[in-house]
Amino acid sequence: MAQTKDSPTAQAGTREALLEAAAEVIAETGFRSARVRDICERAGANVAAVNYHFGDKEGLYAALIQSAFDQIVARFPLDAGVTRSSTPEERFLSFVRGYLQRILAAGAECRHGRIIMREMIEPTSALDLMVERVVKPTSLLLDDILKLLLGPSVPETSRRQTGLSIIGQIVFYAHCRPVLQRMNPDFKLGQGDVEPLVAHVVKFSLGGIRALKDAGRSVKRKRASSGRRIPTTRRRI
Amino acid sequence: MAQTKDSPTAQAGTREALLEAAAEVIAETGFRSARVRDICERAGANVAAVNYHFGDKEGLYAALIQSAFDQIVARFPLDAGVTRSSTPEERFLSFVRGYLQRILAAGAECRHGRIIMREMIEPTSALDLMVERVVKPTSLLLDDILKLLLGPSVPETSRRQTGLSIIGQIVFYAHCRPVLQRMNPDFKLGQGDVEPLVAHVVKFSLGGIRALKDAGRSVKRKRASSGRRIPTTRRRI
DNA sequence: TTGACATTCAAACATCTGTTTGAAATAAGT
DNA sequence: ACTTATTTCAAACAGATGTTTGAATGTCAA
Repeated sequence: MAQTKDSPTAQAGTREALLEAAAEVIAETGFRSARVRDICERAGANVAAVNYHFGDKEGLYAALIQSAFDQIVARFPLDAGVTRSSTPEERFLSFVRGYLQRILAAGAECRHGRIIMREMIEPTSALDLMVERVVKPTSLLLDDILKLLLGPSVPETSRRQTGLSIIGQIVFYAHCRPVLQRMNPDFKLGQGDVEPLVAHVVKFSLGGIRALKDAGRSVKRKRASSGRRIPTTRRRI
Repeated sequence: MAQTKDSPTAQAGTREALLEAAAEVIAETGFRSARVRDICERAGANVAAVNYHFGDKEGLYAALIQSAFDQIVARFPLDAGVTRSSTPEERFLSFVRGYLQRILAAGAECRHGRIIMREMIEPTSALDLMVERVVKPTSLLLDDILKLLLGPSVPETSRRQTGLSIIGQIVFYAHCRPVLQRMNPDFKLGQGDVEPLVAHVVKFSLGGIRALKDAGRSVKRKRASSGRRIPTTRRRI
């Protein structure tokens, strides 16, 4: 090991400094657009450092994604405070809060969240790993909660669409942040501003869930209305 | 004018062929990653064609964005079939359908939709134009509809959040298409599969809207609850 | 036809960017 | 202290990519 000087982010070890710098740069501009020179400069390391420590740029990215998964899953659990006796509504609240925090948190975790978002939009080779480690567990957890909230009368197709509606509401704040801020400059999207959003998403979604539940329960005796009305969702996809 | 040969997409004129090819390539990979050589090759034109007709790569992109706005706004209106006597629910249905069609339509319009989505996620210099021409009008139209649906008792903040919840549900299908398809390969996301999604989004959202409306109406006599409870909504529906 | 203009083309150019290299510097083991 | 392995560094390399160039080709009007 070498390390007593203070070039690479004083004391941090250039490998870790590179990971940190890469997180910043890649979160800002995306993997393809990120320049290794920028990363190395921000890490206080030489241009060759990336290739020495990670083989190539992709190796650095893979290590970063790994670390991002671990950190974000540990830092913001989606079932914080949930116990065996928690109600479905409490579980749902915890889920929404955890997810929004993952996306809007400030600092390093925020960067990781943004990187994962970018991966969802513009997939690289790391997408499969991400789907397995993060997306699938999240999706299954939400589906379990929705099973409790919707009850057995709502068909699986509707339940899945409901899951997408909820995830969609949440990730929207991350995906469209640039547009949101341009439309509404005083709209806060920081870590401390999560709770009002949580409250809204939960309230709105529970309303939607109730609508589906009621529709599912009375699905047999429907079919009497006329004219151009809102089409409902029987039918599979 | 020159044009009798059949090199550039037979009969189309290389300028238009370039725009068309650029739409395809940029929709697939994004502006930065798109290669001029690929665009020209697909258009059956020479490498220098882009610089001759549009000055540079950015000029081509600007022209493309312009054309994308015009085409998409004309092709998929957000108030199709809406008349003066339409109910708020009918207006809302038309809005959701139009927006989902914009995003999921096949063919050229789909490409334009994807390009606009990319612009929202990774802004370039064209973002300001886009916000003015597309995002703001869309946002205002939805807000008008929500005013009717929510009524005066719901505060503006909640109404805006509701708008974001609805837009979020819709654009999610475009933003996360790669992940969705990996999670669920038999999940269709083509132009013909819009109607079930429309039905779900409308039903779910109307349920959420009703929850907010009821909560707003009884807001004065609330304030009696205790502890950490779900901000639930005083059901009805 | 002829001349003026517009368009296309192959080739070269300039820059950016990931990567390699070989030497120098630093740490660790004996 | 000597040797060995690890790490850093400046410089160069190699490939990709947007752009330019100057000649060639085509088009249209007089």
